[in-house]
Formats: sequence, C-alpha cells, structure tokens
Amino acid sequence: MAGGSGSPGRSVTSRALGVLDAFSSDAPRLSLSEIAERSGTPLTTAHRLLGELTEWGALIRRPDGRYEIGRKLWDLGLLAPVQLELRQVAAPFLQDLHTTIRDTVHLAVREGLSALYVERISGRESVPVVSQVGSRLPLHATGVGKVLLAAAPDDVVEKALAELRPVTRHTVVDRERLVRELAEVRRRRYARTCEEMSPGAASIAVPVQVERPTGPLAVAALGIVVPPHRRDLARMVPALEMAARGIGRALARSMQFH
Amino acid sequence: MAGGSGSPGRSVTSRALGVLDAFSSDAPRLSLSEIAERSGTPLTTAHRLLGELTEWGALIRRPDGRYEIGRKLWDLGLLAPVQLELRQVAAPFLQDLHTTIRDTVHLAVREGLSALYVERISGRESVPVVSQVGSRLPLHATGVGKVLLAAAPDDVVEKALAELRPVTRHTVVDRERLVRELAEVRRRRYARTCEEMSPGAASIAVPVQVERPTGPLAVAALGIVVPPHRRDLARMVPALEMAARGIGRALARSMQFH
DNA sequence: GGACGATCTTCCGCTCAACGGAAGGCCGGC
DNA sequence: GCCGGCCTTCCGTTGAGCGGAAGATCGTCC
Repeated sequence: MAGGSGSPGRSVTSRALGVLDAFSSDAPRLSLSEIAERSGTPLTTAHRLLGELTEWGALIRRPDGRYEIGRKLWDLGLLAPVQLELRQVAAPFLQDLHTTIRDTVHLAVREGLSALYVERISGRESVPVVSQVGSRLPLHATGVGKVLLAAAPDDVVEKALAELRPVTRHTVVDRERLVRELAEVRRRRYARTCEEMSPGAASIAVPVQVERPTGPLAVAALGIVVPPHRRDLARMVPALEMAARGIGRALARSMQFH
Repeated sequence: MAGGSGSPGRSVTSRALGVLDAFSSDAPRLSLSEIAERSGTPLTTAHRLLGELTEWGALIRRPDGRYEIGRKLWDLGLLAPVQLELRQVAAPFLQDLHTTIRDTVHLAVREGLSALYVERISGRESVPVVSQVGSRLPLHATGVGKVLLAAAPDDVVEKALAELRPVTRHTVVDRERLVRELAEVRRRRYARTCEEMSPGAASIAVPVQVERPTGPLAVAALGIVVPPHRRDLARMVPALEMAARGIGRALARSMQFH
C-alpha cells in the first residue's frame, strides 16, 4: 500500500538537518537524488523538504537544476559566536603579521582531536595550502595542530596518540616520534613542519596564550605556511611570537569586560 | 481545551526557520521567551524546536541559559556560494591594497536596494566603520552603495530614489542632489563621501567591472574608509582602480572555466 | 523517430508525531 | 512566605508529514 506512517523515529527538524548535512566542502552543489542518497532520505521526502527550505527563506538556493546553500545560512553562520571574539580580536594582528611576512597566515583552535581553522589570510599562490576557514585537520598532521596538541591536557594527547591515521604519505604516524616532537615543541615553544601536509609547503606555528591564575592557557595556535627552501624560516619565529603575544594580551583585556 | 491541531498553516520547516530568524546581529544571544516572542511561536513550541535544533546537530548552542547560533550553522554558512567566487578571487587584491594604504578596505555587491558587504579588511582603529561582513546598508548611504547605484539598471535607480530614508543625520535624502551625485560618480568613475555614515570617516569607492559583449558590467564595488582630514584622498584612487581592474580581470578569467 | 533510462515532480490516503494549553518546578525579589 | 517571571514536563487531539506509485520531462542510444 502506498502511504506512510509518519517519519520512523526522527523528528522533522532532524531530517531537514540531514538534508542540510548532505552539503560539504567536497560537494557544495548537489542534485536532488544526490541529496536523497547522501542523507538517506526517501527521494520524495527530500524533494518536499528542499522545496520548503528554498521557498521559505533562502536557506537553500536553486539557481539551476542543482541545490546549494543559500544566503540566509551565510548570514546566520556569520552570527555564530564560534570563536567570534577570538577572530575579531586577532584580525588586526594577523593583518600586521601578513604585511610583514607576506605568506599565508592562519589561526586555529583545538576542537576535540582536530585543529579547526577559524581565520586565514592567503599569501602568494606559489605555496599550496590545504586548510580553509572552517576546515578541520587532525592535530598530529600540521604545525598548528602539533602546537595545540602539545598544550592539550594529557587525556587528549593519549586519545590522539591512540589513533594516528595518516592524512598524507608524510604524516607522522610513529607514536614515539610524535611524542618526541611534542616534547620539542614544548621546549622550543614553536612547531615546525616540512612538507607533511603538501609538497612544497613548510610551516611554523606558535601557541596563543592567555595568562590565568593557574598559569598560561593555550587558547589557539598561530601558524604560517612558506616554501620549504626558505632559509630564514627560524627568523620568522620572533614575528610570530610577537603577534601571538599581542593576540593573547588583547584577548585577556577583552575578556575582562565580559 | 487542551491539545492542538497541528501547526495552523505553516510547515514545520518554516517555523524552525522562524526560530532561527529571531537571531540577528543586534541580538545574537537570546532567551527562550525572547525567541518565542520574536518569532511569534508559542513558547512551548519554541522550546521543543530549540531542543531539537540543539540536540540534533549543533545548529543551536546553549552554553548557559541562553541560546546562540551553533558551530554547524557557521560551517554551513561558509559553504554558501554567496559571491564565493568573487570573495576568493578578490581576497589577494584586497590584501595588496590594504598593505599599500593601511586603511579599512571593503568589497560590496548590490542586493536589491542594499549594498551587501561580502569582504572586509580592517585598518587602524582610529576610523570608525559601521559595515561588517554580511551587513547591508541602503545604496544611497555609502560610497560603495553610490557606486553600485550609479551602475544599476534604471528601474533600480528609480526605486531607490523613491525611498530615500535617512540612515544618519548626514545621509543624502534630497533626490536632486543624489541624482547629481550619481552623474558625477559615473563621470569620474569613483564615489567620494565625507562623514555621511559616521563622523570621522570619509570614503572613496570604485566599481569592479567585468567586460561583457554588451559592455562593461559592474559586479561589485571596492571601497576604503579613511580619516576625513587626509589630504591625499584623491591620490588613492589610482591604487583602488588598479585593484578593481585586477579583480575584474581575475573574475573574467575564472568565469571562463565555469 | 521511437524506445529507453535517469531524474524530477505531482498525487493522495494513512498514520503518528507535532502541537500547544495547562500545570508543575525553579529562582530571585520584595 | 508569597508573588511573578521564566523554563520544563505532560498529554489528548488531529492534521501535517510521510513516501510509494504514477506521471512528466529530458537527454541518449539504436
């Protein structure tokens, strides 16, 4: 018989969410059937939901046959206080740093076992950079990730060490080696990688710390990506540290008021 | 009597949307009853919807008593192709321009009768700037707005002239004067304002054009905000024009491939 | 040209999940 | 203690969402 029982188990909201979830940076534009398949929603249902989402307020757009994320979601996303304060406070410092060194600069925070990139300024295109604002990478795979991991609580480090999946052929997957690297990051107060994420790109990263009664707390990591043949990589560390200190101080100041 | 018939007239999706819509940049953090009131949803219903939105995938967060836009909406928003190409293509040019002039740089497109700011780099804090990425301002109230209006089709100009609401005490509301200003913008190929939006801020703006078989098409406006006492304002126009031309060419190139 | 396949859209009867008023906590102020 | 906001839980009613089937549309291949 045709006809349905209502949704079997999931609320309407959650299916609409499932439909939205079908979109990802790999697939920002999808056809109806792709969405239905990716979200596990029956085709008819997906069709109706997308219709509502489109009609009812530009959450979803459909300029041609395919569907894409609409303007309203962009608006709403900008309201998200995801590190809103950090981003606002850090922006001018990232600017200055970029002006000085002219390479890609980015800022990341730890979210679980990932580094979440919250801000970024692109440099000359010659250096290939994979991270984008909003993207996540495992903590053990990048410079900023290692800085964040080195500063993370022990249980996070343990969990991270437990699952060292390679992201590229050059990702560090040897536990002993990573432990040694983390110790060195803590000692030198900066991390350095060479072509681990993408060939032709080296990086250095430093922690952004806020002073707390219990000691300094690393709230983010600031990194730059440069061509690996640069000889003066180490010379950039002071500039990075200066910017990081600036952000840390500005953050502490702005947190007093809230 | 107790009990309800289902939702009277609006689909579930649309009420969930209404709830999301309650959030705005004026009020990014709201309590349950505020949301219920703003969205016109019965309190109980709002409560349930927010619960689902929160539980079912971090669309909404609730760190303390109040609700706020969650991380997932931020993620999704970043996928929105709202001028995605324009933003990506323009970013390095805005960078270079900012490095040269060191003041606030921003990029806006026309959306209906508003200028929508899609990208921005802040300059020295001394100059007060109201626009943010994602915000909208009437076309007649700002430099980039006037550039966009000067390049808009006649029917848009007419509609804009029909409702000249003042945004600040210094907004141009005289129709004749605005018409004259627009003519001058077209002739000089740049717009200039002085303390119209906020005291202590002047601006200049130029169109970003793409060559089309039918002639040049203005797709965006590029503007800077500087202190009004600067004497060398006009000298910056060439730099702005150069950046705008660069963006236009890069856009045309990238559009060939799509 | 005509048949086929893939994809999108409309239709419609059957349920059950959403609805929201009422009532029950919770807290802080007077 | 009592009152007034604000939030949360409860529950009977019912219409809104559900999704299979069938129709429409379009491009492709023989």
